[in-house]
Amino acid sequence: MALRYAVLGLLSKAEMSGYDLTQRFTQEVSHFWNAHHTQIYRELQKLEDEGLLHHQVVEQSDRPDKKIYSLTDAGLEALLTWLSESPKPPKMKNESLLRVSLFHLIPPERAIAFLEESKRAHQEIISLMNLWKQEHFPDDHPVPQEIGEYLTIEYGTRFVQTWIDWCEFAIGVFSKLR
Amino acid sequence: MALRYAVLGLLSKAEMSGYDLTQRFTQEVSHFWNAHHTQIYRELQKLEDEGLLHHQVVEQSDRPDKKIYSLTDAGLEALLTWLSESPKPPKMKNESLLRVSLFHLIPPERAIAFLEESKRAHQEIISLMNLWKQEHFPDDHPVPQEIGEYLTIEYGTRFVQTWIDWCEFAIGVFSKLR
DNA sequence: TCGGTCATGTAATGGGTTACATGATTGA
DNA sequence: TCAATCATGTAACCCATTACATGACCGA
Repeated sequence: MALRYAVLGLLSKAEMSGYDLTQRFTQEVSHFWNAHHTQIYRELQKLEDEGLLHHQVVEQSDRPDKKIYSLTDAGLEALLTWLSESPKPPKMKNESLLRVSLFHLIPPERAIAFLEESKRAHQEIISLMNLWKQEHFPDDHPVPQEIGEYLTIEYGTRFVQTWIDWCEFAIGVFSKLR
Repeated sequence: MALRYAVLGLLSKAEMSGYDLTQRFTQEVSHFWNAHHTQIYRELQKLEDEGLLHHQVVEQSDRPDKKIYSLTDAGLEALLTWLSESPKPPKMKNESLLRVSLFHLIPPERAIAFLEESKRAHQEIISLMNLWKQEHFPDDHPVPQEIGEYLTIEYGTRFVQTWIDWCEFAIGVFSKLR
């Protein structure tokens, strides 16, 4: 039930097309949510059927026409109701940790190689996040309307840094075994 | 495709029933994977159809009979093949952060209440994790066969601590707005 | 001419959640 | 007597992924 609120939430900030939403999911909000375009188009239709959204077609000459979606009153109300619920315990699914839990089955060198590669990939991610941070919040201070972006990207960088630090720790542990 | 490897992985450590697996998913491995019992029974059947598992029925007098599953050679091979793959970028789904991204829509007091509640819940989780750590690794040093447990619980506590610290940071940011 | 971007979708399959179902034993 | 634990599952539904499909424009 959460994808619908991700969609309603993005549309509460600005009206946009399914294509635009897909871009957001793969870029700006990728540090806390993700969705495929196929899912998004389906969800938009369902939300419109339920009266939480409506759209208007924008004809374009040089590009394909597009459908711009925006919230209805019922849509905003549904979003606000959901926002007022209590926090739920998070459900973990971390495929890398699942593998690490089985690393007694492979030689230490292979475990270390896996961790080094994961660390490198996360270092690239954190560089991009820091660039984004500096562009959007150069004074490290949000205006009230952007407090959500500010806090979620802050968490994003802390999360990735925690992973990088732990990779180093884990590499150290495997190195002693070799 | 990852649930199957979670199941094969647990069964590589000890043969057990679907019920036992369910217990593991809600307890020992809950900091990196989760699954419902309905899913597990379906998956066990599928894996057995594919020849990666087999089971034997254990009759019990005072309790219901049970099916004890164990890996076949093909099952162990499939697990090892999967373990040798490269790390994939993680896919984030964090419902709490999704809400935080929209907290400009609600009053700061409500945002703070949400964060305080989430922080409290995570403090309880980390206490339990620390107890588990002290029981299993009193000297903070794993034997090679338990290196996976050692590293994943270490990550688990770091992850939860990062969340708690960030909650405090976010509460501070909202407090200045009030 | 070839790949990338813009823009929309359908269909099939697979993974996850919720509701329903059974039935014995054990402890409060 | 009532709830919890042990132990298994089916069915319906919902959510997520992958493959397939179309077609114009733009820059290398």
